[in-house]
Amino acid sequence: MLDINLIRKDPDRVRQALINRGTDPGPVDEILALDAQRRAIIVRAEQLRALRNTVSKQIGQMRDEAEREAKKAEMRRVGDEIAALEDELGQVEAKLDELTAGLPNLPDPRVPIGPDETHNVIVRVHEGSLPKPDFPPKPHWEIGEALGIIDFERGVKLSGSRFYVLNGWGARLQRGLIAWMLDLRLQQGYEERYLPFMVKSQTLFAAGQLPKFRDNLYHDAEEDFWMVPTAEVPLTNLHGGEILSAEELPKLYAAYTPCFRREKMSAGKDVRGLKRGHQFDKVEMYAFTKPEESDHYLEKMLADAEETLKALGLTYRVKLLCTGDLGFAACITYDLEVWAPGVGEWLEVSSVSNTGDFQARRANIKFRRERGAKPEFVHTLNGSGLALPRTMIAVLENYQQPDGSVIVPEVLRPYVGVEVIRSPNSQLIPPH
RNA sequence: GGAAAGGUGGCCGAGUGGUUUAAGGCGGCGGUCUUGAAAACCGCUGUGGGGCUCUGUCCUCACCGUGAGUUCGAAUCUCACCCUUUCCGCCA
Repeated sequence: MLDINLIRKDPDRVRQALINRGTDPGPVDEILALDAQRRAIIVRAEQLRALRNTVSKQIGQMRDEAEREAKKAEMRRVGDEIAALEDELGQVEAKLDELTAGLPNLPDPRVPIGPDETHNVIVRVHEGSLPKPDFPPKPHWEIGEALGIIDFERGVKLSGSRFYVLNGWGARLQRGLIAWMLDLRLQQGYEERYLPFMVKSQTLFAAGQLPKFRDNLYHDAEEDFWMVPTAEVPLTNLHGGEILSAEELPKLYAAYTPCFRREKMSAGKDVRGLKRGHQFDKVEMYAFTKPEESDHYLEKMLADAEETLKALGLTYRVKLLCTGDLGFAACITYDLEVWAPGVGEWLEVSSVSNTGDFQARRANIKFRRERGAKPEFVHTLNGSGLALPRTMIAVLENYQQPDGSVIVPEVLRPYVGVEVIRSPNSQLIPPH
């Protein structure tokens, strides 16, 4: 949510930001008109309320019956007028809120201006430490099916397209990755949280998913429950409605959750393999910071995500998203893409964003610099660390051997319990 | 799912229609006293919106779980919903 004061004071800046994002700046004028209308109504209603308050007090002390009844009648009319104004105010505010809530965050000045992903800027490419394969690499679905660790057919049988079952070491590899990533986050200073995977509407609104992205979410038809599309949603609301003290900032969190997405926008895209499912696992990073420190933590979070890929020896690149590709709540976003030689693609495994005070406004998260100081909105940041299926793809495709087996990355061996995956269930001995 | 009790400021807790501008206490902050501290005493104490002779120890409105309603006037009365606790049932 943008600050209404900012829209009032500098509408041109907001209009330009919307144009840069490739969205219609039209609502800005409508918002300004409604805002003026809103304040005019408030002034009138408040005057009437003040009048009623004082007269009502007098009525309580009046002796003269006739005079009392006359005042009551008068206040009844004032009350009707107030009710009419409140009604009008309600309509104006509803429309105003709807329009304001629909405005995306303002891009940071560092964000390159461009209409779509072709204008994203590659910040750097990191060469992984793995030796280059001297044989034609296979895509992960071939590797996984040949090893018997990914079962696409049974996934479809259970739930339809975009679902799969992981068998034996395949499941263990993913579980090992999750546990290892969480431990890595702990070392990097994040506190772990286990969160609800279903949340109510307000929680999604605060994170910026509702009302705009309703179509991409799963929800319960009878109750106000929505499946989380990312841990960012519950993490944003952990401190919703709270006023934090300056000393407890920054607050850094890491959480593992599954994520549920309809993928309507991507219908027909990436239907093969693990790349894009309706359900996927993710370890997420989240930060609540003072405004002046959010930039620093954006870089930290990016470095922490990169550390994951470095430790796995993988090749990746860092992209700075342009205005046209920027998410709704973000003012700046880095994407991390890992190289997967089997599919021959750079896969987005992480997205690290600073949302400034955009989510903090929606979720009403503030902090006090010192005792007695006026509460200010915090800044919030989120970053994947990392998305599991695509990390799995990268591991399978980068660690595949000519004989079809897959070497388990060294850092994961204590978590997975095996050095080489040759079949779903070989050497099924629990690690110690 | 059934029954009962309850939800008031940072916390505890009073308040069943009008000097309540939410009593009192605890905590916190400031001060007096003291060599210093404690105690005692005095003062202060939330959030949001709006206005202005526009940044002020200023004025005003709203906020007692949420939302509607009754009334000149609602923390207080009515209705619906949410949540908490306890008991019963069910269950990993």
